[in-house]
Amino acid sequence: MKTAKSASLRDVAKRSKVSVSTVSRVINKTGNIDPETLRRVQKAIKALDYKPNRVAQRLRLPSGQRKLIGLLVPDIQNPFYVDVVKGVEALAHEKGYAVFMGSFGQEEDKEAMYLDLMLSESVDGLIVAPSNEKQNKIVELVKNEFPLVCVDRSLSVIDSDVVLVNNVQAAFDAVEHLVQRGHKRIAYIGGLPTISTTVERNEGYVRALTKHGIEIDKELIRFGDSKHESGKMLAGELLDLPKPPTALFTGNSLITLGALETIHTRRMRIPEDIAIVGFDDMPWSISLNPPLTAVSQPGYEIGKRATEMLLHRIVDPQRKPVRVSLNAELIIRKST
Amino acid sequence: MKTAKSASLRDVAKRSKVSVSTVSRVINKTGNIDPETLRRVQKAIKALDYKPNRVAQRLRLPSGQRKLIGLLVPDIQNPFYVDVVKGVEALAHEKGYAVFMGSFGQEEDKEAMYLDLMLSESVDGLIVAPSNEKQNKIVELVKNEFPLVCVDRSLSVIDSDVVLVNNVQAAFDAVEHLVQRGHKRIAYIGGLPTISTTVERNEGYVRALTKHGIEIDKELIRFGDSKHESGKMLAGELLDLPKPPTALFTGNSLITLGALETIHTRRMRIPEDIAIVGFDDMPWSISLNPPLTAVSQPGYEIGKRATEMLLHRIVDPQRKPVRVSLNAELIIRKST
DNA sequence: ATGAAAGCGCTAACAG
DNA sequence: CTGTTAGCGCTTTCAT
Repeated sequence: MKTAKSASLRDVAKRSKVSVSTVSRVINKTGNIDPETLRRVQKAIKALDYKPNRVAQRLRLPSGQRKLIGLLVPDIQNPFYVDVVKGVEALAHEKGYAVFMGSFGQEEDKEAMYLDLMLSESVDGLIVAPSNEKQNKIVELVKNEFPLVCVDRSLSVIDSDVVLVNNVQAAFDAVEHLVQRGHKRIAYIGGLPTISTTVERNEGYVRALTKHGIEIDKELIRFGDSKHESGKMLAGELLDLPKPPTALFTGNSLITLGALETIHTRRMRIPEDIAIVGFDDMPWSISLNPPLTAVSQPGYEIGKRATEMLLHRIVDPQRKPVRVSLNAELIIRKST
Repeated sequence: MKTAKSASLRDVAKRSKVSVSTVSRVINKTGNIDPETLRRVQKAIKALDYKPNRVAQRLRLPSGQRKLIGLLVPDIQNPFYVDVVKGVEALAHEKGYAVFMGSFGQEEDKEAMYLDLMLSESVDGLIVAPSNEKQNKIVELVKNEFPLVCVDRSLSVIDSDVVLVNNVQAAFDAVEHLVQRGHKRIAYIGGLPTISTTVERNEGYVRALTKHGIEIDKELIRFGDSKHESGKMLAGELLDLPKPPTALFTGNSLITLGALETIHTRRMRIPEDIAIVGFDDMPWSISLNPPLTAVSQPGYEIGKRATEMLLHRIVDPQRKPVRVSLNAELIIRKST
């Protein structure tokens, strides 16, 4: 049995003795059709198991009606982003959109590559967590009124739709909680310093310390690349300091895990020897040793809201940019 | 500034005063072109920032040359599959293929929906972790010699390319390790009973107990839906038994996490009160309370091999099906 | 209510 | 070495 090509509009038309336009009309429920014709066509569609070819459809349709959106996330390894992805897919599918996803692993060229790929796939719009202000492509797109909404991170050089979390406040809460536990030497392990979230969380960290009259020690602020390895390494550096910190504030869940790994390797006790509060709560936070105090972000909700906004913008590309800020919440467990 | 449509072949042709075919030739490096013409065309391409439209390309090109593959995984929430995804993407991109991914969350209709979507997107081939033998679509595809390789799970009704792990042996090792630690009442919490991995791991469990003369107690074997919630619930049921197990063998990382959650909620000690070994090792296994003994699967490698096989099959759709079995390894830590 | 035909952007004969 | 043209499968005027 050879690979049978799937039926086309023409096949259906032929079989039901009508023109392709008529078949197209019944598929898309556009225009009136004679009940008898309708029946015949539907029968043929069923008989041939006809499915519209989305590639041809997309080539023909104007932008905004192609029912495809692109989703670009920094790292699918990071569970926060998989929550976002799930939120996006949920709403997109509900509205009849397919989602083309790409994960660029914080690499700029891969991000650019995916951007080109999706544009070249004629998506109706894009949801992106931009890695870098230098990523001019994204800025260019929003300048040109291409439907695009940012998630998790915002653009600084231009206004765009964006949905994110109150990072400064959440970081502030986390760090203040640490000082209330009596800590004075608190370290911050951030992700890539070019990313807005890294900066904002740093800001919250600084404000909390400042409010409580604790001097900022630059030694205690470290940036990496938002991944497991860098969390592991940076935690090691910090712990090796002549005057090591007594508490850690980690910038995302991968970093937290890395830090935890070095802490456990050194057989230090949490929170007696070193306390830790992480950004991003995870399904396994509660099963960690000890259960982790963490900032919980509503990833799924973020994905849904972003999709909602994107669909609005696709309909009306000129509307004023909207900024949505959701709340992140500190969940206190046993690691502090 | 209005959304400028991106340049087409014709635009480039016009600007460089040649025909579209010539431009196409320089893009695809097919056929000879005069050096002078070449220069002009390349200049125009750069000037217009021309990027081929993949949609049009795909519509035109025959199957097997469209440089797009589909990837269908059960649950992107499960880190094992994100490793697989990364493996697939790595090799695919290296070979110039784009990947269209879908996660169907173990729901059959969503799986079918994605399958249709990808076919309708004219992919050159498919990598799938089939959820269900009843999923006739997949069987039909391989019957029709559509390039398709299974990962993680295999089809029983028909031979196909597949790359998976020696589940029976790995489960056997895990359970035998438990009996060597002195356990007699060992429970197995599996995922969806329709999935081949669930069955095979069950098989390994039974063999290990049998070898050591331990009677199989049906009470101690439970199936769920492969997700966090069901692991949590099933562990609870098991622990509520009049004669509860002293050790748990959990079928995937989500189930493990769920089980861990109920164990911790009940303030039981691991491994004193209850031992646990999980299928799938995770980045955070080492940071759990206590560090988890687990079976480690080479997800990334699985993804790479699957892609490799798919590309072969795309070239030669009739070649004999290949079955690759990789090794999973038991990593002994402190939870047993 | 239906059909004929143009065209989305591209590739590959075919002809020169 | 280069141009002309057909056609991938579909939607949408424009006729009728």
